[in-house]
Amino acid sequence: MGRHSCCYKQKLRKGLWSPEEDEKLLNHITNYGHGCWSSVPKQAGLQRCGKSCRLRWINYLRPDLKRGTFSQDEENLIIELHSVLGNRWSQIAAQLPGRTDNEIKNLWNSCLKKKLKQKGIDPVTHKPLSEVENGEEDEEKTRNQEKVTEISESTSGSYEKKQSSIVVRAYEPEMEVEGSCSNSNNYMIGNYPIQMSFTSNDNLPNNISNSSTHWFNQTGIKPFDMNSEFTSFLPSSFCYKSSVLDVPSEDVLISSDSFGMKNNMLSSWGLTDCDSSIKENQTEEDEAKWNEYLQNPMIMLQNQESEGLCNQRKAAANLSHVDALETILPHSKQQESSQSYSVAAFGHV
DNA sequence: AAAAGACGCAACCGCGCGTAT
DNA sequence: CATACGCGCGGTTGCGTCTTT
Repeated sequence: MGRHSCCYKQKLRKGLWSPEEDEKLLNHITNYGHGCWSSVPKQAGLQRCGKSCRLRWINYLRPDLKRGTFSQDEENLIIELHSVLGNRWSQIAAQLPGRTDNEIKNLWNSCLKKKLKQKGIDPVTHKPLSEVENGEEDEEKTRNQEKVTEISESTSGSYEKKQSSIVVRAYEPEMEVEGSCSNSNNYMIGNYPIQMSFTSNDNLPNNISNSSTHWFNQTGIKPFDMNSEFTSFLPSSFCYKSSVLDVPSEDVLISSDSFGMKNNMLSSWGLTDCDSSIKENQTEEDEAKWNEYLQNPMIMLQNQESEGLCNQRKAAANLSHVDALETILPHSKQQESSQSYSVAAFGHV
């Protein structure tokens, strides 16, 4: 269509923002809100294009921005989310309150990529570099990237290509669910697949699908210690794909302590048939790490939620897994969106 | 101390999508 | 239905600062 850039329309300032410009923009948005961005510069008395104003506000002037260096927890979360979402910086930023997509993108390109490479992890595939260093490297990266896209956008929890299989058992006070869990792609952290499709052998009640995708990781136990021996991992978090819930992800990322899952089904995914030593080798240190992780403010999104929704969640937290999901589902049904979303829940055995 | 290179960050650019006309 | 426009996103660039030689 050949649309011309807004900056070409007239002679507009470009480059770094002066303190005076910042003040004008801040005052204007504080008093009147931004409304239509294209009209902001005129109303605020700025020789800038609306796009430039928007960017300045989002990345620098917004009052809720967190300043300063990223914490280790934040870096770990970014790596984890990148392994699932790829370069979807805005989606990653949505899980890190006070951080912008630009900031995260810069951190990734300038710092995290290198750190992963130093640990022998390919920053694109999140697999050990040794596995990617062959003639099919590029092809494999493309394949994996496509697969992530497919998984992120799919509305189904089952996938054709299954690499390996283990049995996963979930417990809940009134219910025991057992089924098979298959690695549905090539993504691994350490020696463990982080994305798996789960098929239950049992009939699950109501709206809960027998087949869904769960994204496991080892954050709760070993926060991305790529070089560590794989001895004490338990699947500590997962995402229900849209076959279970259709809710915007930013709405439903719930930490286990706010959701009250410690002793119910969501928190009780355990491995059988995979490596029984995993459970045995879990240490007090792991427990401490887990508790530390629960304190991670990055996943405590309830502070940003509306009071009503927050209370709804808190009410759900007192229910069992199934009841809690049912409590949230009516809310999700209100979201008339064709997109699929995922809900993350963090639990621990 | 000066020059060169590396690094980090802010901002720009182009594109795609959704919506209004 | 086609077109124009605004917005948001991801990739890229440019510049100031820091580190190394």
